[in-house]
Amino acid sequence: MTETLPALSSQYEPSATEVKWQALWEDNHAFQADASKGGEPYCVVIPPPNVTGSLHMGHAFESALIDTLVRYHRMIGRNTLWLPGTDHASIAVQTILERQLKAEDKTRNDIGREAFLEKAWQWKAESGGTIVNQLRRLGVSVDWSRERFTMDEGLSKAVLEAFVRFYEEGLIYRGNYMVNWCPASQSAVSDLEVESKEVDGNLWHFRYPLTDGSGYVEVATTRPETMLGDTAVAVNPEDDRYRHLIGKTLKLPIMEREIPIIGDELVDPTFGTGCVKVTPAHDPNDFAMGQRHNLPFINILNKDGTLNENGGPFEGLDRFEARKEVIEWLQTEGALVKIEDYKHTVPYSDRGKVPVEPLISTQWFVKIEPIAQKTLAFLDEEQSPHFVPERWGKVYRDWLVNLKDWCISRQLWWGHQIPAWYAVSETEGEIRDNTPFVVAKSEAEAWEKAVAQFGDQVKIQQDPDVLDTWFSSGLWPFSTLGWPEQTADLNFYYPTTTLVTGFDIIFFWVARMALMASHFTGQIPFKDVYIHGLVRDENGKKMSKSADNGINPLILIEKYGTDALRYALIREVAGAGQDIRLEYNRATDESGSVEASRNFANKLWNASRFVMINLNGQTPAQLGNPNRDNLELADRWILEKFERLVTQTRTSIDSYGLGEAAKGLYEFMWGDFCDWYIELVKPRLRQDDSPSRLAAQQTLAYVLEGTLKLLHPFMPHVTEEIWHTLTQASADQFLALQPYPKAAAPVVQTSLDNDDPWNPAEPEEATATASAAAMPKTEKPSLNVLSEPGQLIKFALQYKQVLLIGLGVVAAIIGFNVLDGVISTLNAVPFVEPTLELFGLYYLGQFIYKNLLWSDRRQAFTRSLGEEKQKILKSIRDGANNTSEQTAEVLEDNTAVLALQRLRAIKTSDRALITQTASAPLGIEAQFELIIDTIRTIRNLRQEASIKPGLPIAVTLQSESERERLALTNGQDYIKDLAKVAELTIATTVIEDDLKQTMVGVTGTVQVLIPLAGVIDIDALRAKLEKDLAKAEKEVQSFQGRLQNQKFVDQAPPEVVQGARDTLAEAEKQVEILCDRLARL
RNA sequence: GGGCGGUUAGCUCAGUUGGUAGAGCGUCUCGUUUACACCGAGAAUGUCGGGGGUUCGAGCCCCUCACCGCCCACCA
Repeated sequence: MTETLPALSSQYEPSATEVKWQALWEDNHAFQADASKGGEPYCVVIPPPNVTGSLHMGHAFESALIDTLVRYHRMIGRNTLWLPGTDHASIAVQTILERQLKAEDKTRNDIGREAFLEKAWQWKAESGGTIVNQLRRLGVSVDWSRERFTMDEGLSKAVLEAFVRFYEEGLIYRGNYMVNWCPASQSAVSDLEVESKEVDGNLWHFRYPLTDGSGYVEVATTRPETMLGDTAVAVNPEDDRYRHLIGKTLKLPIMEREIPIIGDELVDPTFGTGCVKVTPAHDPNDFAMGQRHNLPFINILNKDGTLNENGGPFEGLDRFEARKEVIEWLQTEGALVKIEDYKHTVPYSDRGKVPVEPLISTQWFVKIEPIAQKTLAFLDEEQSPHFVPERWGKVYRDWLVNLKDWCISRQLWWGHQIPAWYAVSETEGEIRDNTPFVVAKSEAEAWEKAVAQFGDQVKIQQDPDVLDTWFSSGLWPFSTLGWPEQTADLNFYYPTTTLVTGFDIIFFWVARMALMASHFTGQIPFKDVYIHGLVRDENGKKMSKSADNGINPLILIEKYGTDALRYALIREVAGAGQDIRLEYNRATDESGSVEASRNFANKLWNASRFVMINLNGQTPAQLGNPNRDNLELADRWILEKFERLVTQTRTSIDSYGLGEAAKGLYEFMWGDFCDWYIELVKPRLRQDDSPSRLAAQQTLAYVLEGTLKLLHPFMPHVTEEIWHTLTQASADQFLALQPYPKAAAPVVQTSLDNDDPWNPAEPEEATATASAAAMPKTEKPSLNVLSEPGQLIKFALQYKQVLLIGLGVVAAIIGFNVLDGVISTLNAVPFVEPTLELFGLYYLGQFIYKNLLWSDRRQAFTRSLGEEKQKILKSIRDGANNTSEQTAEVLEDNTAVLALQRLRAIKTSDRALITQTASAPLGIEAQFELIIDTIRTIRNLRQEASIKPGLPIAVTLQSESERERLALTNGQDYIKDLAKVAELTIATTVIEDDLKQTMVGVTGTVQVLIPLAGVIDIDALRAKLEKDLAKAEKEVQSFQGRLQNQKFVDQAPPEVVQGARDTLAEAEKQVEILCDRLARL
């Protein structure tokens, strides 16, 4: 190992490293899934990007989220498949190709369908790889062997199957209805592909004369040109102003057509004039009215948005030109009454970016209602799918409830051609609205069907239209796995586990997949749907092509590395579903947040270099797990922290808290591991071979490797690179395939297998009889405590308390004949919580809480317990020195007594009881916190006093609390090392000759004193002390106020009250110290 | 017109079942200690959008108002 180190530069260079691992993963088929291996499946299908697309920040964000989830689940042992692919994006591709043709002054009709499609496929072959290769650059752990395209053979087969089955079940029909017509792409579009935009328009008021010459009716419209197609005027039948006119007729200006006045509820008498012109062929409302009243439907538009022969004098004009002309005409005729400014919404085509025209045409539709019923049933009865965040479930539901039939035909060529063949020979060789047709999976099959119906002279022609792209996308989760065949993949990986996507396509895609799948597979195709937010630009704006405010992920990848970009994006995610904002400077292409993540990757890199330099060329495996016997306080601390980190990380990811998990890892790596542990361990690493050095090496190696694993799903490349160097793994082994750390795993190599006192993650089981026998175990974590004789005595006392209490328990138990319940109960009780010294009482509380709280034995038991308590307290007092007297007082005083008197409170009070018991040593983390705070206080004081950072000084730490002194003693080497202290004194009280020559600070109830050689700045010191004092006093005030409130003491949970007491005591102590100091200045 | 999200330190945002307000970036002061200057040490910074209410206690729960943003909707 050492020999490989010179190769490790002091700065991590992402570009080469990332590409290297991407290639190695792919070449070694590291992410190839295999259904036959069994296990618990974890499957995600990629939301297929458009083949036309190129990578944008949304892809980067989404892929980062998915890849993190996927890598995590792979590492925790699930049989994982992430299936990649692309979508044929019918309109987008068609638009691109038609633009190309236009450049050559051609239309698609000029070259014909076949040539057009040939061009399309060629284009796909040339450009379709762009997005896919850019996804590779993100390091996505997809199974490339299963890559799919919505128009490839298998998926096209699925589309045929789905269409034919729908049709045969009566769920697809062809009909003449009003659809949204996009004049730009000259195709129908679905409701979803229409977005309404608010525009400043006008409301034109016209007068239509009554045929009988008795007057006029005034109507208002935002679209004057449609009047050419008017076939009625409607009024509300309840409207007294116009009721009498119903049944009369009007003469439509320009067209000179006679049209009726009808009565319809839909008309709002309060709006406009209360009279509505009705254009059944060009407005959805009017369409409905037209049907209700049997009005003629006059279509005035051609497919390109110009007026047809029904436009009278305006035939051939564009719809907007015609509008002007109509207005002018009416004005000249005197029919125009007024023009109002009017803000209203206009439907725009999503793709074509032009206003859509409601138009009647013959299209294919999916009958949604019966399918939606099934999908809704899954949601309502099985809560499937489960949305994260849950609020999207409601959005999804509302949409399903209000669905209208889905227009699936598009007048385009690129896509799945509709598998319907018309018997054109029946209608003079043309496809007309009434031409009979057959639906089949192939032309041959269609031919057979047609012949059966129309004889062998029949001529058939396939419907020229293609299907909405979302029809095939809707089949994606199962068509990609082999459906309609019952393949091994489909059987094993379906339904998929999680779908990760943006809220903007819940309707387009998520809901349609759910509809299709509930119909065809009888299941919802994914268990969870994780809806992420948008990546917004540096100003919080939505990134869009039109605003040209996109941030190119590839630029940031180039600059900072993929891992950095991914980490930056994920770290920003709070909870789930919230939009994130990406810092970005367009002038320099720099991003603060990505830079911060790059720095983190570099920090990880350098920490790893440091560790590797100090391992004597050994791998973690060669060093072995940390040997508990030789662990020092710092080792135990970092191992304890690491264990907690493992649990935290797993818990967070399991609940989709990726941002939280990423932040936790960042804090641990940078804060705990680098800033503290590595610094603390440096002196030990400089020693010659020693158990202490080995323990440090083992701990470093163990924690580093573990952290690399934890981080891998978030930063796959840099962790893979470091891991290989660290473990000397061969090139065909991957961190990506290593097991994820588990909190419960025995991490320490030890001769005493059963007790890892510093490992809090594993509660041990014990029997009733073991309860007393377990006692000596608690000595383990306290061994260092026992090094002082005074401590030994205290320990013996504690032992006595525990024993007595334990006996009390047993007596009570036997006395009340509940022994039968005991053994099983105690089995479930964790026995080795290392910080528990008074665990006799603790388990008594637990026992009562768990078993007697609701039973009728309780009252009698309580009574007896009260007696026992008195005995115990007495015996403690009898055998006590000062300290345990204090203990007894404390017990008597509040919590313990409360606990015993009020059964309900017992469980929550036990922690308070423990903190209150001054003789109990602090747990490892508490000790460490005190040490860290003390170091910080010394550093602060040094800076305040302008002591040169490198200058060794003398420091006295004073505390009246024995356990604090103990912790400080345990950490004295650390304090000396990290605060540059040459002489450290830990004392109960201080005698000072010259107090004016001393810098003073307080942390907890520890007083930190630095005697100075020269004269110190009294004013500066006074200012500092006063500031500290003010803070402490404010705290005292706040907590005193709280504790004086009887209701707080009575009603707040005991642990909260106790916490307040502890804080108050500490703050009071601080005030005392600080006042004393100030008085002496 | 319905529905949803947001409003916390100069900026970007956390804040777990109500229990003494946090992080990163930026700012200021120190620092070439042999992993890292893409670094280390220290410091400063908040009427938690306004107003009510519930509670011993509210950034968190309820009501209300304001502003920002999104989604849905057939008022011509």
